[in-house]
Amino acid sequence: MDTPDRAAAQSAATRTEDSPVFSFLNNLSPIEPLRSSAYSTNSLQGFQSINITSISSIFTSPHDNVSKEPRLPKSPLGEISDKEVRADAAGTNEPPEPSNAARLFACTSTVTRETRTGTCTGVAGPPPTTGGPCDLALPRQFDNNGSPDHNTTPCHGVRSDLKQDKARKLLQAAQNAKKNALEKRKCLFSTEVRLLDGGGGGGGEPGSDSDGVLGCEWSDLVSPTSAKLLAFDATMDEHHRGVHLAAQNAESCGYLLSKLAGDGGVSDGAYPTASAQVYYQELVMGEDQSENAAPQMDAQETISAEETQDNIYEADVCVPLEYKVVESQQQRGIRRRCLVFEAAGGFSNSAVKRGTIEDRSVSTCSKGKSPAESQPRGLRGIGLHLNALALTPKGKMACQDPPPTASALLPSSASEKDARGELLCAGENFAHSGGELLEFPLDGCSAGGGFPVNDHHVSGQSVSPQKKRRKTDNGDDGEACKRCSCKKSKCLKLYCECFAAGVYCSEPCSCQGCMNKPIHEETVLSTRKQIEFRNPLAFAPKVIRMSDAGLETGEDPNNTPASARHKRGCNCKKSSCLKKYCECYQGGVGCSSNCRCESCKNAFGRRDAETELPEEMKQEESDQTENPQQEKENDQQKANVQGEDHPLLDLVPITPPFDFCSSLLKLPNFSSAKPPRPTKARSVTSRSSASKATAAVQPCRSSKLAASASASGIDEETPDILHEPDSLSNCVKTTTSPNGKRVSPPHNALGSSPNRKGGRKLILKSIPLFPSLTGDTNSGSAMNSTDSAFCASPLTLGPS
DNA sequence: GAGTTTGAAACT
DNA sequence: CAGTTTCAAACTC
Repeated sequence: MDTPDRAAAQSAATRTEDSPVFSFLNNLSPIEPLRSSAYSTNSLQGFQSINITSISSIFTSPHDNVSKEPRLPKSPLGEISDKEVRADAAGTNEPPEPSNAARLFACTSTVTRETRTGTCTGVAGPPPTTGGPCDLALPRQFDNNGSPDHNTTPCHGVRSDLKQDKARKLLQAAQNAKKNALEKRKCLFSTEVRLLDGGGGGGGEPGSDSDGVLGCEWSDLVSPTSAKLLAFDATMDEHHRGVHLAAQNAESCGYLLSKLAGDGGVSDGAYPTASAQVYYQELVMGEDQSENAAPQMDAQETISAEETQDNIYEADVCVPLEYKVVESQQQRGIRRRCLVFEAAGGFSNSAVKRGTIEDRSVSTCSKGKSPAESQPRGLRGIGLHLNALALTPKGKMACQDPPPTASALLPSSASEKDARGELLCAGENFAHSGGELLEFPLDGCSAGGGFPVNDHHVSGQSVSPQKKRRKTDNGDDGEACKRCSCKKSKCLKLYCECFAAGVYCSEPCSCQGCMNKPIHEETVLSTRKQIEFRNPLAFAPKVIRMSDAGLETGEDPNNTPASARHKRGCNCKKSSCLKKYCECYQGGVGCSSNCRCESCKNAFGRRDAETELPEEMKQEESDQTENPQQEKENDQQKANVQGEDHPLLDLVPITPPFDFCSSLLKLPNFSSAKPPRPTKARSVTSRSSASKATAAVQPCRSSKLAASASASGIDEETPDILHEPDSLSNCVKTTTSPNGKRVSPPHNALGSSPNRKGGRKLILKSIPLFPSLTGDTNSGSAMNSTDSAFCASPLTLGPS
């Protein structure tokens, strides 16, 4: 035993429970084995189920490409492992190069940066050089593009934790263990641990560096405007990452396992090995296979089984991002985690960093909602656009399916969901990286989105074009599908529906000189920022619906009338608000006090009706108007409060517009919305009390404030504010909001919105429920429930 | 499908 | 902030 072969030792260990080695192993990674196997299996299955092709398609976007290119799978690991090995060889447990771990992370972070921003500042030494191992490694392991944080942080954190434990065990084992093989492992392990630990905990440079890097990145990314983008990237990254990671990990793991088993002479059956490899490779597909293979081999040798496990574990953590495809809830949970992380990370570096992924993941998992639930619309929504689309009265957007190209620019919605707890998985939505993803399900969506949801989930991004098409088809209509036809604006102005909706132009568009494409992402974003700077609400949904709020809050969407409000109010003169020229009409909402229309005859509610609003309401509005900032603050506070629960919330603030978008989701589709029954408003349904004339609505607010308020017009506003998620919840919370003032959050929201004139718009007029609304709401809810919805959510608009 | 109308967005 | 111009959707034929 003293000098047995490694293989022998390993085999013995694995086979013989009694053997110290075995015990060691168990101790070291009691769970991991299961995970690895389970994971691999699940993941594999999941992957398989998913269409790889779809994935690729998904990643079409430039980002994806970028991310992909760099990826070289294992090199990083390989390096590390090698180094570790060397260290071991040296006979020192010390991590000679603690920096390795650090490097990796740093590299990842840097790499990601590079991919995204193009400016990478090498934190740690490894560089930036794309050719460097780091690059390769990074992309693969952590993510392609994925947000560095997520990748690194989570993985990192997890690892360190795990490793630490392992380290302890190792130490013990080391003492006890006599076999070289064991020692070897120990050494490796310990090194690794040290490295990791150093990075993570102790202030080791690596950790700090990486963190710093990450932080920087996030910060940058997080910037309000950028946040949106991030969402994109993040989602994409995640996908990529997830896939890649999974693949890599799987590969590596499988590989290693196989090696161990085969080469090492370890028990044959112990691990899945070969099969795993195959899967992985398949997953990885040609792209990386060759590349990965070699590195992996090396890595394998160096890497211990434990490591593999770790990797796997990491993979789990990270992978989640990739596809929802994962069948098991766990996996889903994981994914969510990832997303969450992203979001969280994005917004709160510290939290992310620190928060071990595990925790979060756990929390998310704990939520345990079905994936579908978790994802509600938010995801997709990515919101922004979705909302935006939804907003667009046209429904076009909603429908949009944008099929192909339209990719959501913004992510915000996700935040909302996140906030809620649902998650969005932004990434998925976006798969868009390619730009294609976007599709919104709107319509169909509405329907059920079945497609959307499922598709997205399952395939993840994979939303195949077919699906998209379906959507469109379902869609409702052509209208939904319809896209912009800009000629002079380059699709970089609000004139462009796509741009306004926060989505990239896609095939359906007949625009000329279009700059609203993923390729010009920077331009689009910068332009968007400018516009937002000019008018923070520019991208906010024009009309907000209660139903959303209700849905989110959990209230019955159905109950709330669809009262929605037009934030800014129309300025119609000749159309009498009876045509689509009128935004209010288009949105399916009645005109409000904010409107400056002449001879308003809006079927959904005339501006005159507003006058009916109770004084209370008015007062509130006035108050709000007075302190728009306060309102915002309140909202934010609320959001923050919620945020505690939901990391994503934080995000919301970042990109308010998106939030709005989320709200948009709810919007009914006006497109579908027909001029409702003219009287409808008045006639409201039972819920209608609210819907009823404005008067009715107001009362509701006052009484309920939160609930009713949200429902009534609040929703709309809320979204604006950003909190969408909050908004819903806010609405409820709002009332309680610390500030207290604003009982009616929505109002605040409204108030917050610059555009709005006065604080709240009045409530909207009564907007009765439109059939469409109901449908929307339903659809929305459906989406949520379906999970599938998650992606589609935004689009809901289209339902009609 | 071409032309007109309309009102928002953008600009001054 | 108001007035004008530009723009693209909505609408009409």
